[in-house]
Amino acid sequence: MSAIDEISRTIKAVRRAKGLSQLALARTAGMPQSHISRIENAGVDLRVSSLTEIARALDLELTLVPRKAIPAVRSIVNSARVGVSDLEEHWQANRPAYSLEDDDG
Amino acid sequence: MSAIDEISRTIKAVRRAKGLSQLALARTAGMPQSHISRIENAGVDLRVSSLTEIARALDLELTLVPRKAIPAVRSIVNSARVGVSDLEEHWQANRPAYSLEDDDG
DNA sequence: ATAAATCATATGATTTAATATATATTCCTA
DNA sequence: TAGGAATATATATTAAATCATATGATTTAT
Repeated sequence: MSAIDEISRTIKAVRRAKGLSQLALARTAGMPQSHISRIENAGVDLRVSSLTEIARALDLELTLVPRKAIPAVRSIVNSARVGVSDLEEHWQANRPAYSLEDDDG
Repeated sequence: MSAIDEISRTIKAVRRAKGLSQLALARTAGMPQSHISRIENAGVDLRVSSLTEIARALDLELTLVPRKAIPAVRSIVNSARVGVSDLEEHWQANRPAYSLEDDDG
């Protein structure tokens, strides 16, 4: 699975877990709903500014982490109870980390 | 400072700290040197795939972290001794996290 | 000292793909 | 089955990414 696939799946899963429509997410991220749709489904290689805005709208932060710190970071993110059922598998697995959300914003 | 500025500064600083030329980084990231130049200097809003490749080439990983986990993540990244003088300030400061590198790859 | 050669970074021109706009389709539900 | 909410798609526009080449700095030879 590509990094972009991973990101698009994360976006979709977190958005749904938060009960947001594409339109609602798009509005707070400042972009058209059509763009969210394509990002979630069409394998779009989105720009960093778009990802940043979407992440913020989902209470996530985009970060660059040294590779050797990844395991520790993953354990933190995992232990912060997730509650986004569909996504937990992503974290239980062993690939480069893409995180998700907790419910109380 | 914008997220993109932050990222471009991080890329430049980590690349230099590792003693890599733009060309060397570009080769391992699989893109032309001209692109690295523009990213570092021209405020390019690069695509996620580009950022992912550059990050990998610098032994970093792009991650999405829940906002509430950010302080813990930052402390991990900070305690993993950095050694990239120019960048430490980014982490000592309190803004959305962009991390860097340790020397032993 | 200086010119050639080499390494490093920047810039012009073009191509390609993300993003915006507008509209259509699908999916509920009353 | 009509109406609306949610998601998808067609087309246009803008900007990233590439290719080619130039400019700048540093080293080496003569």
